[in-house]
Amino acid sequence: MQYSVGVEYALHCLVYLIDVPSKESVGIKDLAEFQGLSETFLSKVFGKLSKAGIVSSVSGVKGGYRLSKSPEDISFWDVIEAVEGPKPIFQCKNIKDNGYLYRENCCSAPSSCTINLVMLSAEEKMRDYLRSKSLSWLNEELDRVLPKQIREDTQKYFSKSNI
Amino acid sequence: MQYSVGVEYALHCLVYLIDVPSKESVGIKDLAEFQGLSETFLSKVFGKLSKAGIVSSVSGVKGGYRLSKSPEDISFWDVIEAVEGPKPIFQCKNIKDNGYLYRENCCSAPSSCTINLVMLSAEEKMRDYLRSKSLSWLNEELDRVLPKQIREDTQKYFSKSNI
DNA sequence: ATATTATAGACAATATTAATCGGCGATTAA
DNA sequence: TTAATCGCCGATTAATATTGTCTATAATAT
Repeated sequence: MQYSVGVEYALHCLVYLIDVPSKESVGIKDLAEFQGLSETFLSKVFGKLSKAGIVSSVSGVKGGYRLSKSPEDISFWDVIEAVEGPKPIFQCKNIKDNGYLYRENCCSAPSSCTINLVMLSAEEKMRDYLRSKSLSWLNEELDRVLPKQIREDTQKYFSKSNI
Repeated sequence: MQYSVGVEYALHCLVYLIDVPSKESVGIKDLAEFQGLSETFLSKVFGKLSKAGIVSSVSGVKGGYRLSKSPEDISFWDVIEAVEGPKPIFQCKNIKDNGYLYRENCCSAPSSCTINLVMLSAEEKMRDYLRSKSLSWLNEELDRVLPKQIREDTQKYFSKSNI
């Protein structure tokens, strides 16, 4: 049980979009090449991000993607939900309602599954944390953690195409 | 991205083992039949629970499974980890280290991925909650939530084979 | 002994994930 | 206005994971 790599791709790519001037954009090709990822697959991921309103696209020559709102307002959870969809982690097929006893007297009111409620609450704890971390927070963290040189070179890489 | 149904099967089945006297056991066949589940698949799930020390098995005629420790000491997370394995739900392939800049000058120290650290912390929030809910808590909750009649009938169902 | 049960592993069907391919329309630059 | 570049979308494939089944084996109560 794991999130798809799409989530990982998305988060890493979005980092590179944070400091891109709002008039510019970065193409899928650049993002894929820079990180050694599949271009076509990455474009699918960005389709989802676009649909979720996290990025906006610029089509045509010199087109690409840019953030469609402030990095302050984009949380880890926003990104994950955009890529993975809203489905809960725990699947509840209401097993108890298929149970022998219920099959016999089928008129009992279908109560909500206690086990599922626990799982939903647990997942909510995780989401709350992910909602509390934004892209701008991540950007600052990376400034703190990564060598200055690398950060600058990276920014340069993605702006060079739009000199 | 979802936990396998095995997790759901396990949790629901374990509920039925809570009140089983420590000298008795419940067979896979009964558990599967009662809930309308695949018997062979359920036996795989119980293999994992057994390996994880959550249940212990009694083989041979009139054999089956019973809890191998107090329901107080079995948490939701214990069960999930037993069935799903210990792998984190976010896959980190250290994309950043495959990046263009790193490919060029490969001698930079491989730092840990900040994105991954966030994901691990988030997951930990979920686990903490799941660790705080035990089978005995669940049992009390079910007593509170489900009709008394259903609970009694259920207990009767699983004890009848060992009169 | 025999029937019943867990255990283990090989196998198979299905679903999901990851990725590719090809065609479309939009945009820009020449 | 034409050619090249790009995002967009749908179909297709390949690889992997999930959800089972089937068989053989070992343990055990009757």
